[in-house]
Amino acid sequence: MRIFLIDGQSYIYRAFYAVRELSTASGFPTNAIFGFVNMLQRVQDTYQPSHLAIIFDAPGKTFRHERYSEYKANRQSMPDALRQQIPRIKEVVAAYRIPAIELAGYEADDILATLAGRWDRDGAEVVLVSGDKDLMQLVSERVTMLDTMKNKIIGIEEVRAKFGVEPGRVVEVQALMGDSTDNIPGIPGVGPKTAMKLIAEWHDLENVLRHSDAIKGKLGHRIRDNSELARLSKELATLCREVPLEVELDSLVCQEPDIDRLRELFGEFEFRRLLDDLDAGWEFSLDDEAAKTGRYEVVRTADQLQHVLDQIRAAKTYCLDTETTALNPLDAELVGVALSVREEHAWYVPVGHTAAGAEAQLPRQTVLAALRSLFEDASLSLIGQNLKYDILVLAKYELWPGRLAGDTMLASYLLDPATRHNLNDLAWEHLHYSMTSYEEVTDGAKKGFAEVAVEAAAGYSGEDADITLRLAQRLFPRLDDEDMGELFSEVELPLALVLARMELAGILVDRDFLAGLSAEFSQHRSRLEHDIYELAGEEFNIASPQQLQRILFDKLGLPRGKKTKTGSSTDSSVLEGLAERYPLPARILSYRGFAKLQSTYVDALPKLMRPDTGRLHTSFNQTVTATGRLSSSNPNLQNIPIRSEEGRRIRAAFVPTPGHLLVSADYSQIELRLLAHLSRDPVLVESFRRGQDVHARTATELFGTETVSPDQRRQAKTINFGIIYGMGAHRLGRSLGIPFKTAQGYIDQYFARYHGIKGYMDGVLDSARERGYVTTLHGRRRYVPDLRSTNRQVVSAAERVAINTPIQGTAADLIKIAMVAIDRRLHEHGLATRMLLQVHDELLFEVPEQELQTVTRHVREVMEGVAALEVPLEVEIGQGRSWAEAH
DNA sequence: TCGGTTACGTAC
DNA sequence: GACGTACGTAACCGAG
Repeated sequence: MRIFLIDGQSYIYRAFYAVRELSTASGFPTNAIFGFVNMLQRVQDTYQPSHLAIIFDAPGKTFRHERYSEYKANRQSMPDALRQQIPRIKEVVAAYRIPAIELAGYEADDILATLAGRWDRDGAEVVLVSGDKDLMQLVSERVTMLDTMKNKIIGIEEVRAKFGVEPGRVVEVQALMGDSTDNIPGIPGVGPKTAMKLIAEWHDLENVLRHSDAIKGKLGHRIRDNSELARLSKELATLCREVPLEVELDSLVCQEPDIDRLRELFGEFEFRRLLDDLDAGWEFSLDDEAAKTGRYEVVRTADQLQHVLDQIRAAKTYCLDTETTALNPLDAELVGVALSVREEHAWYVPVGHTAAGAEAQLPRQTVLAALRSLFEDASLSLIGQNLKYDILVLAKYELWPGRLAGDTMLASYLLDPATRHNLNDLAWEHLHYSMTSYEEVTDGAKKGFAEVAVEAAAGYSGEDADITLRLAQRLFPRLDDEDMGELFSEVELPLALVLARMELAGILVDRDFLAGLSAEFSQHRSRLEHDIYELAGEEFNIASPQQLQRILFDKLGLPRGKKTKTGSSTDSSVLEGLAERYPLPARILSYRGFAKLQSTYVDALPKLMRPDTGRLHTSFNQTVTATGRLSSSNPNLQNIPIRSEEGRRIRAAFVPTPGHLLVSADYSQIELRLLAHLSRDPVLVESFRRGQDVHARTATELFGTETVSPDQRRQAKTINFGIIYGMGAHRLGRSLGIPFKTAQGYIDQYFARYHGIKGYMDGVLDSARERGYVTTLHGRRRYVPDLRSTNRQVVSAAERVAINTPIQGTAADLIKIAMVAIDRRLHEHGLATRMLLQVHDELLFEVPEQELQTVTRHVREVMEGVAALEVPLEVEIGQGRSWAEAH
């Protein structure tokens, strides 16, 4: 018998904060209710408990408050939006016919402690459903905790990992360390680390206090001074196990819920999906969550492996998933491979396990050879989830896949870029299937995957391959239905391979050069630091906006600028304004500049270099941005400085392999050209066709003058870019330093002269409102639900998104197409040139010196010819001994 | 201690 | 609040 006791109090809060804002049409908040119901469903579906109760706090003070008036005094009062939902949550609980237990004067925790202790002694298994670490003291052989939000089960081992002692002595540790969330004081200056060490050494609080003379220094002093505080803390932290409460176990037996009442409540809360589930009879049945019916076989012999190969060759399309030792594919060693060709079935081939069942693994070479035979067979094609990862892992063993059939992560991204694309979410979203978590298999991620028993690994990995295959069968057809089949097969999918190659190549960085830069920047900083402290009249942390505010506005009385959520802003626009009249802000700006460059680039980049090759390997993320752009991380090589003089010097550290040059090719004005194409605006189109200086032309149109001053051109340029982002007059005025009225005049004049643009934008907005999404030239979609918001501000923001996305997204489409084509051409011509980086409108190549001419020609040809538009595409190409030179 | 949030700043 | 898309760092902070 397993008794589930849900810590209702903790879930009310967690549900409230975990679920985004949600309310009924009439404005009643429902997010906590929704989160609570979902938790309840999850517990019911996953564990089908026979006995269940929910415990709540009773309103009012408890015995702890009487003992210590400061108890929980630091807590903010409950937000109104949450308070309103609590009675409704209790109504839902009643409708589920789950007993709700509370008792005046006691917290939910004490009731949980009492009941858990009682039934534990009776020999029952008790599961405390809660994320509250204060309950960890209750864990025992038969009492465990379940954190549904993290999908984590906490037993004695987990408690020991967290507190360093078995559950029975958790309160001894808490007595010393205190708990800021409950305002339990503990001993000042003693944190968890010290507390654990003391209890490990002295066993319990009283013994620590008895031997405090033996504890040296400040720590001993503090303990002696605060012994009563520690005793009080222990008392507060100790849960009361003798709450005077009679609960018959029989009353906890699960009953059928009151479906009619639930339907009423869900209807009132406008929980449409939950209503559907009710009507479909999903309540309390495993149907809500797809049953785990997959069968996964371990492949241990050559004969079995041969059978797998035969089956794959017969099926033509197969799904693959690799298991490895590391998250970063460049560090990862292969541990096993799962393969699947039909739903609910997969094979798992272990190769690098060290745990139980590892005795009978096929030799790695045999398995790799088998994979190679699949990859080299042109009649077979591959399906996966995030194939770039598997490709990078296998590249280490000199395996490179032949044909790709599809990638479920990319498919999901194209279908709706705003959703999450990891396998767990996709499985739940599209199959109602709850994936086995990585933590479950690896013992809370404590084990590496190689240490997982082979049978367990097969279950986990086979599930990945099986579910990926099931998802593929559901998602891929939808791409064709929504006119993104070509974008998927001809652009995103082949691009994944190109990106894998780029990541594998990495870029060479001159470590010594960066070290020199670091030393130089340090000098600048310390000189500025000195000046700043002098001008401020004291030393403080310049990097802390909080402290800086205090100095600038409180102490020195400088005029405040715009506000942030928490106070006055100290960002560069504010400081620039102040710098005209005061000496300190300019120094701070300068200091910040150096600090930024040093911490984010100069000192950070070398840490990520491969020590053996001196190269830096970024990750290009293909499913992150809402518009279709790539992003880059670990490190981000798409935001290496170029605009400022000092910043640009960082680019000089990016160098070619000896005998090579770096070649940079970037699209000139691509977004404005696309605006011209998409809008067919006659003036803008003509301007580009004639090869005019478009910003100068815009100035002419706006200011009505034939000759254009540099300042007029600058203003026109700002407006041109602003238009693409949907900038308003206020912001334009601010960035040009002109009055709002004048700025509004410019914008009006702009749309009068470029009437095609106005018409285009109105058209985009109309269709977006009607269809609910906008598209790029190549059919990429982005849904813009906020256009239908009732909040004007939200709608305006959505309109800017709707305007900008087709332009930014089409630019992303074009350079992606070019990348695939260039990669193909380099291979066709047997060139040794490697593509290294993409920075939205720029491609960076490492080119053997003798290939310079050829490659420049090919790159230009492909990039400029990537699409036939109303206006020409122009590409600027440079080369040099560093990225700075190549630009 | 650790992970999430905020402020800031870099790129296109 | 008021200009779109990202990512990283330091400081700060705590019902997760």
